Amino acid sequence: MIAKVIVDVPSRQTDRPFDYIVPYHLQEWVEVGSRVGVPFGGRVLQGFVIQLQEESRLDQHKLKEIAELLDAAPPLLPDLIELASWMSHKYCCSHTQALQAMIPAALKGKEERFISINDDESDEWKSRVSAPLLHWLEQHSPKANWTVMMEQFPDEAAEIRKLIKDNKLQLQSYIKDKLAVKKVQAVYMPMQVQQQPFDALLDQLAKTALKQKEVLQYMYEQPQEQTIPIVNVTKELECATSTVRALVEKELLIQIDLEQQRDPYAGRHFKTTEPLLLTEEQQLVFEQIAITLDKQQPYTFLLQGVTGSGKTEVYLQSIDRCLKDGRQAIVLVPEISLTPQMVERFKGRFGDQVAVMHSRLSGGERYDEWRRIRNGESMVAIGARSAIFAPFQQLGLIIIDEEHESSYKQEESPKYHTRDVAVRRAMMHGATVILGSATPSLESYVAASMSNPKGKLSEDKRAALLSMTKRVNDRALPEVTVIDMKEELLANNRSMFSRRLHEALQERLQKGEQSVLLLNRRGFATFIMCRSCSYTMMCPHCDIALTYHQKSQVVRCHYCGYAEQTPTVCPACTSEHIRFFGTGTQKVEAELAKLFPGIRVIRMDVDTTSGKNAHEQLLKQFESRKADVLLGTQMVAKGLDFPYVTLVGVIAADTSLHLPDFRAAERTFQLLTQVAGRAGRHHLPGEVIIQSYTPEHYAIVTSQQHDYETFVQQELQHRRMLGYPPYCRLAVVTMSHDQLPLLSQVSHQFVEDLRQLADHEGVLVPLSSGFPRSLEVLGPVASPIAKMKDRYRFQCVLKYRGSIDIAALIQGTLHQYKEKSIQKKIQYSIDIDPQVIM
DNA sequence: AGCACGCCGACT
DNA sequence: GTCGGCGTGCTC
Repeated sequence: MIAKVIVDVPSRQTDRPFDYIVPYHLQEWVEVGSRVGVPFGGRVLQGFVIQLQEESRLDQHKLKEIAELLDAAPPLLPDLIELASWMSHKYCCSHTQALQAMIPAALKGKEERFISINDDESDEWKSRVSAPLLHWLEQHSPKANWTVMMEQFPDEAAEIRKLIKDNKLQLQSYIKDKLAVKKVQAVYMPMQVQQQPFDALLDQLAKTALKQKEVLQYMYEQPQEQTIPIVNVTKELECATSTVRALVEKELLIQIDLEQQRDPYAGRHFKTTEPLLLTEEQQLVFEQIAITLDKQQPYTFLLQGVTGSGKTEVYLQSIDRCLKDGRQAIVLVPEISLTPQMVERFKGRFGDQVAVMHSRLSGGERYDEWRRIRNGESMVAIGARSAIFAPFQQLGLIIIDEEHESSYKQEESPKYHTRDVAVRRAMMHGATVILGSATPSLESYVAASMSNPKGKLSEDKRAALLSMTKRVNDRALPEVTVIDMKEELLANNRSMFSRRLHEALQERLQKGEQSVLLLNRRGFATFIMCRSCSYTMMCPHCDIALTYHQKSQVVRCHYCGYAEQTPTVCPACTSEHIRFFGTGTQKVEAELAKLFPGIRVIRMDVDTTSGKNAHEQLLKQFESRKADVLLGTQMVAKGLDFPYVTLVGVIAADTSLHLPDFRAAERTFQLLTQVAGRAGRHHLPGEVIIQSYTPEHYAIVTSQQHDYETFVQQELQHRRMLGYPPYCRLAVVTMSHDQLPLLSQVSHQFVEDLRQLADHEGVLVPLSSGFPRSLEVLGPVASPIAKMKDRYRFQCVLKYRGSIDIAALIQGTLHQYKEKSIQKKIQYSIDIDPQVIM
C-alpha cells in the first residue's frame, strides 16, 4: 500500500504529497488523516497521510517506508483533510500549514535524534574521536542525545558524520510530541487476589503493617478490578504513597498508568438550566432554524438581533435540536467574550457534553478537550476561532456569535476567516450555520438579504436573514446622548470629561451604582514623543513607533521585539519634555482620581490584563461591586452583563473613525452600538453618553438611534462610491525584501505580469464597466507599515468581482518567476478579504 | 526548512 | 595543496 503524505516543511517546493510505502505491520493502522513520521531528505519528519492507494509496480523501488505511526487513532478525519486542501488554495498557504492549524499544538511533533555505538564493529575507530567524546558516547549509548552531543562536542561534528557513514555509529530518530498525555499512577486489585478470602491476604502482611491493612481492605471492598489513582487512595486513608507501593511490591495490587484528562473546569459547579419559554419572535426564528436542521441540508442564517433580544436562548435550543438528531454542534465566540458566564450558560444546559477551547487554556488542557471531542465524549464544542476545526464526525450546527468581530480573521498564515471556513465546512456536512450579531458585517448582511430578504425559506436559496427586534421582557434600549466636544472646548472645558459626563458619574457615585468608561482606541500602545521637538521614538528596524512598557521601563517594538531603555531626555534635542502618549487609560484614571477623590477604578488594558486569569479576575471584582468604574479599551464592550451598571461613557467616539481602513465607520458603529447595549440590562434603567468631535457623522448619529438599517444604507452608499466590499472583493499581496530597489523592481514586475495574465483571461476590466467578471490591479505602493524587521514592504491591492479564482491568478503569476534567487529572497504574503459565500 | 553537493579564497 | 565559505537544488 502507498500513502500520500504531506510533510511538515512549510515551503513552496515541498508543498505536495510524497509517496511512501506503508510497511506490513502498519497496514491495519495507517488511515487517511494519520500522523506519521517519515524519512525525508536524510531526517525524519512529521507528516499527514492524505490518501491511500494500491501499490503499482512502477514506482515502488524508489519509495521509502513510513517510519512510524504517531497516534493510535488518526487526529484528522477525511472531511478536515479536504477542508485543508480547500484552505490552502483559497488562502494561498501550504497544505501543512492548513493541516497544522486544525489540531492542537501539542500534536506538533519534532524530530529527536539518538546516536548509538554499533557493537559488532571493531574498536579501531575509537582513536578517531577525542577521549571525552568517546567516554561520553560509551556512557550514553544507545540513547545518546544528538543535540546534547553537538552542543558539547561541536568540533567533532564532521568526524561523527563520517563514523555514521562508515557504520561505526548509528543514528536513530523518531518524532517526539511536544506534549504527552498526562498520566497518573493508579492501582487496582487483580481478580485472583480479590477472589481470595480477606484473611488469607492478611497473612501476607507483617502484623505491624496497620496502614497497609487499611489500604488492602479499602481496595478489597472496591468493585472488581476497580482502578483508583494512588493519590486518591492516600488522600482517602491518609497514608503515604510508599504504603501503597509496598502492596504493589507484594503483588497484592497492580500499578498502572492511567491516562488523565485535565479538566479546566474541574471543581466548578454549573447550575443546570431548563429551556426557557421562547418569545413569539424567538419562536419564529427557532422554527425556521429547526426546519433546516431537520432537513440536514446546508443552510446559512444571519440572525440579526438587538442586544438583549435573547439570541443565546435560540442558540441553546437549536443545539438541543441538533443533538437530538445525534449530530454535533460548534459554537464560536470571540476570544474576549468567552467568559465564565458564557461557558456557564452552555455547561448549565448541556453539562459534560460541552468541550471548551480557548487560548487561556494551557497546551495540555486544550489537547485534552480536543481529545474528548475526537473520541466522542463531547458533542458540543465552544471556543474561539480555531474551534471551527473541532473533529466532529457528524456536524449538524455551527453558530458564530458576534459574527462581525474582526478577531474571526486569523492574522497569521493560514489567514482564514472563520465565517468562510464555517460555511464551507457546513456544506460538507449538510449542517446549518447561524451567524448571530446585533450589528452584522456588511458582507454578511448583503449576502443574506439579497439571497432571501423576507427570511422565508425557499428551495433554491441557501441563506436567509432572520431578525429579532424586541428585547426580552420589552426592556427599552438605553437613552443615548451624544456630546459635542467642540462645544465643551468653547465653553472653556478643557477636561477630557464633558460637563454632562462629569455630572452623570457624580450621580452614580452618590447612588452607589456602577459605570463603564470606554476609551475607543484600537490597540493599546503607548508611544513616546518629545513635546519640544515632536521627535517620536521609532524602531530602527520597523516603520513603527516603539511602545512604552511601564513595568519594565523599556520601550519595545511589538513587531520585532527590539527594546531599549526609556530615555529621560529627548534623544534628538535633549529636552526633558519627553512624554508618554497613548491609550491614556492611565491618564483617564489619574483624572478620575483628581475629579472624584476616593473613586474606585478598575483599569483594563494590556498592562493590567497580561496575567493568566487577570481579565476574568478584574471582571469578577467589578461584578462584586468592589469598584465604581470599569475603565478600559474595546475589551470592556464585549458581552459583559452587570446588573448595577447604569452608565456607559465613551470618552472619544471618533478616534476609531479616522483610521486608514475602509471599515473604520463600520467598526465604530458596531462598537458604539455594542457598548450602548451594556447599560441598564436589568431592573435599573441605563444611560449612555458618547463624547465626540464629529457628532454629525452618520456612524455616530445612527448608533445613537440604535438604527442599524439606516447606518447600513449610508455605509453601502459610501462603499459603492469608493468601490469597496461588498461591491467588490479585495485581495492584498504584500512583498518584502531588505533591498528597496530590488523590491520595487520585482513588485512592479509582479503587477505587470499579473495584469498580463488577467488580460489573457479576459478579466482585466475596470470594475465600473459593469462586466460581471472584472479585475483592477492597484499599486504597487509602500505598505502602511513600510518597513518591518529591516525589510521594506510593498503591497498591491486587487479589486475584483465575479467568479474569478484570485488565488490561482496570484499563484500563477508568482509561479512564473523561475529565477530561484528572486523566488527565495522576496517574501510574499497574500491576504484575501473575507467574503461570504452563501 | 535542512542538508549535501559544488565551485572559489585564506591557511597548514 | 586543503579547509571552509555559502549559492543551488533536492527531498518519496
